Amino acid sequence: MHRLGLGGNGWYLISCRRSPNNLFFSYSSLSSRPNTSSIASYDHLLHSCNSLNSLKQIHSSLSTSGFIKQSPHLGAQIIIKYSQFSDPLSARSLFDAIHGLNSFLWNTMIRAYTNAHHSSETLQLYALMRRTGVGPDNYTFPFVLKACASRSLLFQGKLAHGDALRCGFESDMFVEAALVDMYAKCGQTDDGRAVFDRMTKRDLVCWTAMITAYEQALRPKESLVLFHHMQQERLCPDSITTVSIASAVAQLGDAKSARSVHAHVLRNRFLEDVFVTNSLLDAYAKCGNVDDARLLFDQMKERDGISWNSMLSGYAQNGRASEALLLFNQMQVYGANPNPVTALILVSACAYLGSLHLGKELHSFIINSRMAIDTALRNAIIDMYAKCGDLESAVQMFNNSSPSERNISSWNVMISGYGMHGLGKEALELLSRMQEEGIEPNHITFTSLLSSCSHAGLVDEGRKCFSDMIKLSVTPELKHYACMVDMLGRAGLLCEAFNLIKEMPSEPNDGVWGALLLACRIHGNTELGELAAKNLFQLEPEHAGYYVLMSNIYAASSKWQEVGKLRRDMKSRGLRKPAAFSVVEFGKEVHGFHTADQTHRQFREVYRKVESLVVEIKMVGYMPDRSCILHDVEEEDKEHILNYHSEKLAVAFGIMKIDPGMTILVTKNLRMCDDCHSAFKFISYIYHRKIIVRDANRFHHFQGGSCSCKDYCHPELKTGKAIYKTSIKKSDHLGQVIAQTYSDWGELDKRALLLLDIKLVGLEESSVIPVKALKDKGPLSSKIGILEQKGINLKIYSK
DNA sequence: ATAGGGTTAG
Repeated sequence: MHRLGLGGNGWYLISCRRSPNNLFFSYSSLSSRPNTSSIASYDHLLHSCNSLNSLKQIHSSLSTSGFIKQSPHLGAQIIIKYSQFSDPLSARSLFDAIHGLNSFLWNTMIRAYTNAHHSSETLQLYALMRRTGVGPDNYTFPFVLKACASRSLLFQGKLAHGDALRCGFESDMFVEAALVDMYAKCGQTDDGRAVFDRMTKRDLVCWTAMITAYEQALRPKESLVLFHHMQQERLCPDSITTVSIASAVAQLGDAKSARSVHAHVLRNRFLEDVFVTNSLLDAYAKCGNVDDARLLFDQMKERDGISWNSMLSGYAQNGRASEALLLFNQMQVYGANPNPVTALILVSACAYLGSLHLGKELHSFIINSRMAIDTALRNAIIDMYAKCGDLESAVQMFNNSSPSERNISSWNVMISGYGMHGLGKEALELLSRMQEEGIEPNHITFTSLLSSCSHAGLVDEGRKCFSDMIKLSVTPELKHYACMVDMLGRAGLLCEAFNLIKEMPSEPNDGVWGALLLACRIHGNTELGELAAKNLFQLEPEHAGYYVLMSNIYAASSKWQEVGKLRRDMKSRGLRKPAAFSVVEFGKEVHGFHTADQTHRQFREVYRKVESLVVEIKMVGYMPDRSCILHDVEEEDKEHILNYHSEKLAVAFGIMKIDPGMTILVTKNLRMCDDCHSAFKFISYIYHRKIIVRDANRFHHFQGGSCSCKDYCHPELKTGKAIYKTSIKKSDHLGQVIAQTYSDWGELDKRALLLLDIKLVGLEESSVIPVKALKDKGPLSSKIGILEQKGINLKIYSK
């Protein structure tokens, strides 16, 4: 019930809390002759006004009645109200109508702009205030400085600093605190510190501003030093200080500090403050202490979207992507709303897991829940598809986005997607396309491009890329050198790779030497390998992988003494080769296998399948490659060990279970071994299956007897020679000639396949004649035509 | 009558 009562020569209001319509009615009946008691009533009215609409009604009623001109006090109240409702425009129209502005009114209007994040208007009004000759006071500067801070307007901030000094506020604590924050937010942490050090009196806010400044400047140690210093001054950190210090601890990654912040939180009963618990949660997760993070998460009285996202990303960042996905299920049960950040975290987790099934499910979830897909999320989805082996979907999604929806990361993600699938040419094409769209490649673009060239064996293109990069004044970093060494090394240009290392402007790191060591392993260069290994053992003495690589090099040339020495070295350091592990997706199930794994439910069947597979592929020329076995054991035992490599078990399981026609997708934690690589080519050929293996380095698409990596990391000639030696009878003269022709043309892949085919088709010398015609240079397609006329099955070449 | 410090995501 709202009533307007009239009493004496003024009026008064009884209850005006709820209905704006009733209020409007009330104002229209106000007397047009203002006096003190009516002003008091307006005051009361304003105080209880709770919507922008009713405020506007009060405003218009006051304007028509001419109150405002006579009472700047009322005007200020309305400006403050507008400021609370984030409507500085209306505030300004009122402000302009007021005569006789005092500094209080100016401050109020400036505050309205600052609170609404209209920083340039704040500054314009401040300039106007100075021109008008009204002196800014100790309240003015904090507002102005805050506006500068929020937009990193250092120049304007410095001007205001000078004004504040001239006006004599050099030791006003509020002004100084605002200055500290302004300098910090403009990236001038040390200037902020200088102001902080000159202060004669500091309260909690000042300390917190400085602590936050260091944290935001990624200088967490200094944050912690100040935090302890502050406590010595007997100031007790409040929840805001605690949030900052927890973030600093998160950056530092020190679990002990995280626990002491936790203790502090418990002592001060901050557990109910969701800001505090969120940042503590994040700190635990960033310290690698996911389980403690989860304990805290479970104890939290209140959880918001950030809590869920922090916990999810905690799992994802600590390599526990599957737990992140589990928690996501719970999140939906709890009825918490996933936002685009949630989706981003989970999509990346799927990419990490390499689970196409889960990735696709998430993608449809995102679409079905009508979540806004911004550029960052779209990039993550593209990346997920590429990393889960579905490059087609990645490309489709990329091409379906408009230029305005793409940023530099979109291009980088797509380039590295092509690269990891061995499509170097396509990656290079994207470079030109992005430049046409006016996006300049950055250091990440070139890392992806160089690694694409490396995977695809595009040495000349890679060299050009490296020099283009310098021309575009992107400075080559260690990672770029590592890519170059990798590329040159894999191509067998070990000298050039080594020379590049010698020419490097800075000291080579483990990435660079590691690339060289790998190249030495591929090309069997013991000497250079030893040099690389020597450096690696110094740089990363605890990294088992380098010892393994070096012993592989020794083993390949039967230097068993050296192998033994390295293995003893590893043992004395307590290093173990990381256990190989491969997973294969079967419908909604994921099946994992270790080397010689006997824990899988159906391991006996899987073993039988592997054994029969090996027999079958041996018939068409597969030769077990024992060189990748470290141990100095009998050759037959080596072959036995080879058969139960984790990836072979996973593929065998896939062949057994997954419908023909479906791709078998295997993910392995380490690089796949040469022997498995060769075996899968044969398996893909005789079973007509597409097998994709994602290893620690890249994707291998096996189809029709060859691999998309073009055997770049697994020298093809080995396999080719093996087939040649074992499978070709003298009568297959034509086949040999064609094979030689392919060799001459540099089509080693096709040569190997042809040799395979000769065996399978049972080709006879008499069936073919135009041998010389074939050897003449000319388009390959016409040669294939000739063979096809002769009824020779060559469909695998004409894809 | 008015003021300064806060968490997640390559």
